[in-house]
Amino acid sequence: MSFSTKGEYGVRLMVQLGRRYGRGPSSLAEIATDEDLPRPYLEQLVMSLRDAGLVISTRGSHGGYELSRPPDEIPMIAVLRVLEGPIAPMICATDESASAHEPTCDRTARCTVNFLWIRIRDAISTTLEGMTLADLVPERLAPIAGPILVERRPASLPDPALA
Amino acid sequence: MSFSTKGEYGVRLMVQLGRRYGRGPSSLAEIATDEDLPRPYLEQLVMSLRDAGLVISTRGSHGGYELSRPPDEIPMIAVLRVLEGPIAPMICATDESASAHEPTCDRTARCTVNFLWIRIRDAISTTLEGMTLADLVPERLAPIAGPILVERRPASLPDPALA
DNA sequence: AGTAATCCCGACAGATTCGGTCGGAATTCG
DNA sequence: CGAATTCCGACCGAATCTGTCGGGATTACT
Repeated sequence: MSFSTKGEYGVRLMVQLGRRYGRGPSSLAEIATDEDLPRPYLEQLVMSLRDAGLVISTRGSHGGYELSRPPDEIPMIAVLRVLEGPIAPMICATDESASAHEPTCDRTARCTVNFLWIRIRDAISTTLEGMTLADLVPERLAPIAGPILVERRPASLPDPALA
Repeated sequence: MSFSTKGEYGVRLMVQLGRRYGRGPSSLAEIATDEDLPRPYLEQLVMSLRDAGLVISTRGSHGGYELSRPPDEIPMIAVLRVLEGPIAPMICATDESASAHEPTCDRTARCTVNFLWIRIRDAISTTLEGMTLADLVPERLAPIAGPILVERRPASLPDPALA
């Protein structure tokens, strides 16, 4: 049971964009360097994030990517659904609209087994729904201009002084 | 994010063994037929379950497999750990003793990202720790001999009358 | 003893996904 | 125009998934 590096890299990408939020578009090359990740691979990931409306792209020179809205309005479940597909520990327990997949469940013991996957799915979904990108962005880089953003540490995040 | 069919098939296998608990060893062929799964593939899975001490094998004619202890003493987290490996949504967030893998976490934003995977891992672990195989065995087949086992429906399981 | 049933076990293999790479076209800024 | 950057499709090696195959070892029954 594990997520792929798509999820890992994609989340790290989003965190970087979160730190840069309010500073206009950032180039992929910049982020790839900061996170030490292969830029061509990030391209694939960021394009799906763009298609999902989580980031906005600006083409041409001085272009790049930026969050489509503030980090605290981006639930992590949305990010991971884009990167990893629907939260579905098993086909018969997807969390997206394609619930019409039920005809596959005609096994004898399937109904109760299904119950297990649904429990797991709900546990993950609930956890993810309670987190936003802001929970993962520890230090916001100062914006170029504009009001100073108050560093609001969510109650769900442990005190950084302990780390 | 998904489990493989190893987990699916293995759990179904365990459920079948749960239904047959108290009736001596059951052959894999029998279970493969009941669940309509490829027997040679089940062999692989059941052997790891045996190595983990969850099932006991009896060789020779009239041999087969049976649970090593009652279904309600088999936590589902143990089953899935055997079948799918440690509950680790990401390398840096495993739930097993190999926590010495931390040196890989030296990235800038990694610490906070790690927090996400740990949250997910804990959500899954907690859910799985609260379930035993008995929660997935709806109808216990009557044992050949011995006292009648009371059908104890755990509070966590929804009323079957609703299904 | 012989035979049938069954587990045991290792090797193989096709399909799919993972984790990228490469090259170039399109767009925009200076 | 030229440099920076996104956009996009094609390709690719390696690993994993999902099995299959063949035979050996062990036991029960007759």
